[in-house]
Amino acid sequence: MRAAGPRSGTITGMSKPSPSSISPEAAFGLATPYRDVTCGELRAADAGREVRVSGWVHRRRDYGGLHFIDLRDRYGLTQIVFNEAEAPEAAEIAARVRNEFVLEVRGIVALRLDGTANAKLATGDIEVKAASVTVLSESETPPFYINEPDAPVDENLRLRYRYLDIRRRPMVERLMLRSRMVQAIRECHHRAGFIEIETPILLKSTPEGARDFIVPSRLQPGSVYALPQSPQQLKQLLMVAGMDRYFQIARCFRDEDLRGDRQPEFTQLDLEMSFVDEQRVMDFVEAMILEVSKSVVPDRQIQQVPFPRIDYHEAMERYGSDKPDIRFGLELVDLAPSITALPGRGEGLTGFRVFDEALAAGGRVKAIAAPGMADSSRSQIDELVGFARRFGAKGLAHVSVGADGAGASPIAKFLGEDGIAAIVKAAAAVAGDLILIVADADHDVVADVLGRLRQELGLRLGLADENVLAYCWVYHFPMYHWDAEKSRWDATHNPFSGVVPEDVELLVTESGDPYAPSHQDPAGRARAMQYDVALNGWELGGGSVRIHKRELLERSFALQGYSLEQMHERFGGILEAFDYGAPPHGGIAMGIDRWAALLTHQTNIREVMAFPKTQSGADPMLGAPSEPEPEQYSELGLRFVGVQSSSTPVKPQ
RNA sequence: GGGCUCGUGGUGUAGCGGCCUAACAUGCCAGCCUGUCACGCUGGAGAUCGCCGGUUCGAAUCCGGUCGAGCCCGCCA
Repeated sequence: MRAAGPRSGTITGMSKPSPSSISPEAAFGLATPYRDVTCGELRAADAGREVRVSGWVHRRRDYGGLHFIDLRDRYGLTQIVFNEAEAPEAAEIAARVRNEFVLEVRGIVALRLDGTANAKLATGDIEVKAASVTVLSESETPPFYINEPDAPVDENLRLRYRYLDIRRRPMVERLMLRSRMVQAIRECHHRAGFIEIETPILLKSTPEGARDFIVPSRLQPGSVYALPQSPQQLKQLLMVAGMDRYFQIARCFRDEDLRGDRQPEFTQLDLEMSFVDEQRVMDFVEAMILEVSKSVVPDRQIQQVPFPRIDYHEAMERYGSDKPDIRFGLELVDLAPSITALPGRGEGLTGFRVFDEALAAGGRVKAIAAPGMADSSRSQIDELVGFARRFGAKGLAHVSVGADGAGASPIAKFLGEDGIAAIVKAAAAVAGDLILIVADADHDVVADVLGRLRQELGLRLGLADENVLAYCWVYHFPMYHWDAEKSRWDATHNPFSGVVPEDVELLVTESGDPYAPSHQDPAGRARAMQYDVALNGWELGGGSVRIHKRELLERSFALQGYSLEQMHERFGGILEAFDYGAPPHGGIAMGIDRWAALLTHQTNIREVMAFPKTQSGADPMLGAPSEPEPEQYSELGLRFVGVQSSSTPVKPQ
C-alpha cells in the first residue's frame, strides 16, 4: 500500500514544463495527468473505456477476494472493483487501503452485473474494474464521519478540521451553490452595464455605526486604518467619478458580537447606480434577485412576483417587523377601536386598567390570533409571557377561543363578556385560536413584541412553507430616530440616505437652529428614500437613494448632531466631492451569506462560509486570533496594557 | 456586560448520588467471506465522564469556579 514504484506512462514528475501542446478546450477541461474523468461523470455509454480516476476513498466493502471502493471527489462517487482473480496486485493494495486515502486508479469502465446497479448514484450503472492502483496519499482515521452526510458533529470539531468538514457532501453542495449564486449575480450585473470595481480594505476609521476593526500603521506610528464596514462612501465617490453603475462582491468587517446570522467578516453584494430613483433601483435589484433565484434554486417557489412593496408603517402595523415573513398571515390586529366603544364604560375606556393606561398614554393594544393554541397549558402560556417580557412587554394577555367560538380569558372579569366577544370578533378568531394581546404606552414595544411572537409562532406552528421564497420590499423608513442620550437625530440606515421629496421641508428643527435638534422636531416625521429587501423574515439587504446635493446633506448631518467641523473631519472627502458635480444616485447592499443560507435551508451563515469563526470570534483551525510577536509590537510602536473585559485570547494549539 | 443550554471511548448519544468494574450505536484493529453499495459474521482494543475546588461514608451524577461550544438579550443594519 505504500506508494507503488515509479509511475510509467504519465507525465507527472516531469521537471521541465514545455510549451503548451493541448487545445484550450483540453486546458479548460477537468482531465489532468492524474485523471481522464472525474468521479461523477461516467455513465453506461462509457462502458469499455479505459480510464484513470483519482479521488478519496469514501467507503470500502471487502469480500476477501473482491473489494469495492467508492472513490469520491467534488463531482461524485464512482465504484471501483478490485478482483483478486483479475488484478491481484491492485486487489492486494485495495485490501490495505483505508478511508480518505487518495488513490489514482486505472481500469476499464464496465456495466455492472445484472441487478447490481445502484439507482442512488449518478454513476450507479457502471463501475471501474481496476487494473492498477497508486496510493497518492495516506490518511489518518478522520476525527468524524466524512461519508455520512447526516451524522451530527460538534461544530467546534468541524471548524477545527474544516478541511475535512468541507469534504462532506452537504458542505460541498452549499459552497458550490454559493459559487453559482455569485456567478449569476455577476452575470446579471455585467449584462446591466455594471462594472465591478474593488475598493480598499485599509480605510479610514469612522466612529459611526458598528465598531471598526483597526489596523495600526507602521509607516505612520500612532495612526490606524480601519477595515470597511461596507464600501459606502467609496461607492458614492465612484458615482461622482462617473462610473454610472458599480458593483462589488465586497468583504465587510464589523467588530460586534456574533450571532447565527452575523460574523465579524462577511460578504455583501454592494451596488450603486447613477441617475436613478427608488423605483429604478428596486426594479433592477428585484429582477436580479429573481434571475439569481431561478438560476440557483429553480425548484423553489417564489411566493409573489412582483415582490410586494410594503410601506414601513404598514409593515410595522401588520407584521410588527421591518423584515416581515410574509409566508404566513398571523397579522397584528388593533383591538382599541372595538373595545373602547362598548357601552357601560367611561368614554374611550375598556374597563381593564392595563389597557386603559396604555391607551391614555398614547399607546396601543394589539393582538395576534394563533391557530390551534387555545388548549395551551398554563406552563405553555407562561412560556409565551416570558418570551414577551424578554422583549420589553409588561405582560401578555390571552383569550382562548372555545369550540363554540366564545372566548374565555382571565381578564374577562375586567373586560366583561362583551369585551371578550369584541376581541374575538376584532381578531377574526375562530374556534381553537389563542389570542395574544400586548398593551403598552410605547407603540414600538407593542409592534416589536407581537412581531417577534408572530415570527416565532409562525415557525413553531409550521405556518411557513420551507420551500417558498417570500421576498418583499419595505420602503420609506423614517429618516431618523431620536437618540435621547446624545440629544440628536440618528440616521436609521445610513447618514447619506435621501429624504422623500415631499418631506424635504421637514428637515428642520423646531428651534430654527439647525445645530440644536430636539425630540419635537418635524424631522422625526421625515421619511427616507430607503428600502430593505426581506426574505422569509430575514433582512437580506437595504439601500437608499442618496442625498447628492451638498446643501441638503449638510442639513441632514446637522440634525444628526454633526457640527460643521465634525462633518468635515469625518466626511470631508465626500462633501468636497459633492462640490464637483455629483449625479443623483442610489444603491443597495445585500448580505450574500444570509442569502446563500436561506437558499440552502440553513439558519446559520457559518454553514455557507468555508472558514467561519466561532461565536467568540476564534478560528479553531488556525488558532486565530493570536498574540503578535514582540517585534510586531515594537515596529508599530504599540504596547499591550491589558483589557477591561474578561475575554481571553484563544491560544493557538 | 447579561440570560439559557451543552461538555461522558475517535464520533454521536445513554447513564443524573451507591446496583458504573460506565452502557448503546457507529468508527477503529484482527480474522473469515467473490457482487456489495450504511455489505455481513466472529473476536478485540479503546473513556479515571472538559478542567479546578467543594459537599458527602461515597460524585460522571449535587454545589461553586473556570475553560470551550451553541442559542438569545444588549450590541450590530
